[in-house]
Amino acid sequence: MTHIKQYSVNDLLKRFQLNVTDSRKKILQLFLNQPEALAHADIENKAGEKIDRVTVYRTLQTFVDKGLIPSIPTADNSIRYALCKDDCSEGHHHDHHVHFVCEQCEKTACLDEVNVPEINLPSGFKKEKIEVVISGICKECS
Amino acid sequence: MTHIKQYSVNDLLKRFQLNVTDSRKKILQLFLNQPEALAHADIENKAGEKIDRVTVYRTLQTFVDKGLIPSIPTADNSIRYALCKDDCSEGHHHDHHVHFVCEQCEKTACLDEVNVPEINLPSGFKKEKIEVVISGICKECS
DNA sequence: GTAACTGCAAAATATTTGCATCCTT
DNA sequence: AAGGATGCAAATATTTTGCAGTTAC
Repeated sequence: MTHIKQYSVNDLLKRFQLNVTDSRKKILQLFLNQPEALAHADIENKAGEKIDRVTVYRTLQTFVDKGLIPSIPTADNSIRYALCKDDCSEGHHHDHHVHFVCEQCEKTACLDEVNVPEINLPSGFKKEKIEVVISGICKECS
Repeated sequence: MTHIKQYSVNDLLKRFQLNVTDSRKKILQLFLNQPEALAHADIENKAGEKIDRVTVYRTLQTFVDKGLIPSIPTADNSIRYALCKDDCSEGHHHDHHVHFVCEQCEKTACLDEVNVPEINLPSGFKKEKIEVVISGICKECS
């Protein structure tokens, strides 16, 4: 299993068939630096010099489309994004992810080390992707 | 296990300590009629005579706060709401729900009959609630 | 050089708030 | 009667779109 952080920002972008641009490098770097998931607003602010709001929207959309980062569903409307640690660059993410949302510090983390057990669906349903969102108290807050 | 649909709209509202009002009855009735989850816009339209947008926001918020309906996380920003079939009126929902989003018809259903297997978190994490969202093709579309 | 990406302005949507009025208990 | 709920108007916030200028390959 290859760890995604061993790649440079440039490599990663190329691997995902994206042109290498300043905004993309800055935004991707943010994800590499941060263990927790980022919401749109976080990205706009934290990225050193401010990146245009519209560019952030478009960049995130592109990243998600190309499979570089998954978007994490949350029950409270705020979409978050986070790199998962495993290398999924061959075009296929795992078909499931476990994310943890801390109710105290509000941080979201991708728990790559946790396995999602098999879930049996009623007949007729065909599953493609499983997202698991666990909320509770994280390691730092407990 | 008590099935939620055996209750009348009025009973349900009372059980959840909510005043019985027209808007609430109409909106709750929608959920009782529909197996699939509803997004905000659905509710505004489908409710017979249109309900004021603001009232819909406030009513949904109230329902979620009181535990009458859970909100379903989705990766694509659109929050959805759906009654789950089991009676959770004693103030405690199950700590997990399985929802299924069909990639074809876009409908979301709550799969009460599916069990979420135990998931072991790394030490230090304390779990409160598990949401599982499975996407794929539903029974009707396959 | 060409196609793709950015940034600004503006449009379109979505959500929240204040407040006067009406309804439930 | 009193507190809660509604509906309208308006304030905010969020997301999308168009387009001209710039950049990556």
